[in-house]
Amino acid sequence: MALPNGPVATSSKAEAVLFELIDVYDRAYEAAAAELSLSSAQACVLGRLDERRGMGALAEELGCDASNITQIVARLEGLGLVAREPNPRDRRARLVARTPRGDEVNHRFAEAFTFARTAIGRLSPDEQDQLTALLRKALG
Amino acid sequence: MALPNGPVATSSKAEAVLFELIDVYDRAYEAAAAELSLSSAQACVLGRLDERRGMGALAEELGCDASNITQIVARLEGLGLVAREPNPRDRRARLVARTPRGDEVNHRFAEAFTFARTAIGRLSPDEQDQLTALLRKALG
DNA sequence: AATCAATACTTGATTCACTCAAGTAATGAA
DNA sequence: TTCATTACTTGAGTGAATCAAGTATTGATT
Repeated sequence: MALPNGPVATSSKAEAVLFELIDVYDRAYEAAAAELSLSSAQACVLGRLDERRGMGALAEELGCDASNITQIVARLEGLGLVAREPNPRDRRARLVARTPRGDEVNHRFAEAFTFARTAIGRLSPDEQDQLTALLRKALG
Repeated sequence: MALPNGPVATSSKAEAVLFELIDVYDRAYEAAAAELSLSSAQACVLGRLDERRGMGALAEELGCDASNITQIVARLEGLGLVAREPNPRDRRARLVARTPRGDEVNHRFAEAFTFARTAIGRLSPDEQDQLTALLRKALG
């Protein structure tokens, strides 16, 4: 489990609750991944392959070095969850796609990671809209 | 930068905004730590030493193995930010405390990590209360 | 057509976080 | 006095992440 990101001195109740939410969310994500013997990073990459795409696109979206993606994808490939195919349009590039097993594992991960769904589900539709509006405003 | 924890398929707007918030929060935390040449884990441990305490207490609070804390504290000690003192009441145990430099770095970290403060600050006091109530309800 | 910088990705080296198993030393209860 | 427990450290191993350097291909320029 990664250590929580915070709290520094929380200066308001809202900040403290926000931190708690994030901590619980992050831990739930990691735990769901661990149920499937995946790391958070692996679950993250697997979840972004609904469509086949290049390594570079993944690195850019995830804001990390390309070599990091190379590594993570290599492990997922070793697990039989993704496949790297040559890109017919550009022989430098490779397209990554989930295998059928990868689809299944990804699906099971989505089922195992219930936290966000459950948390949101505790709110009425009206409350969900309020929360969405507040968070959007907070995000600026 | 750690890869983001999500989104799987986001099944509602609220879930998507929540994920975005968490992603931005986590990245801001890591970036603030990086400004001070700290890792997230180091900033986290440093931030939990407002009072001197034992290694075991830290490990329990942070939900990780004691040996993980040993390592992180050793690095912080190497940086001169914390000190390990013998516990006069129990010679097996050691008490960890921030040094004056550690206090200063921790203070600067709290200043550098503006995200949560800023985000909450975009809301009126009433809205902050609403958000707190909604998040508490969502947390169950 | 030939050249060459830019692009897409990989490889290798290094650091750190994290976990588990095993070890040491001190404590406290029988 | 014995011995399990506690508190922490050490060592080994994995994975994430970054950086620097390398390869192959592409595409623009001459």
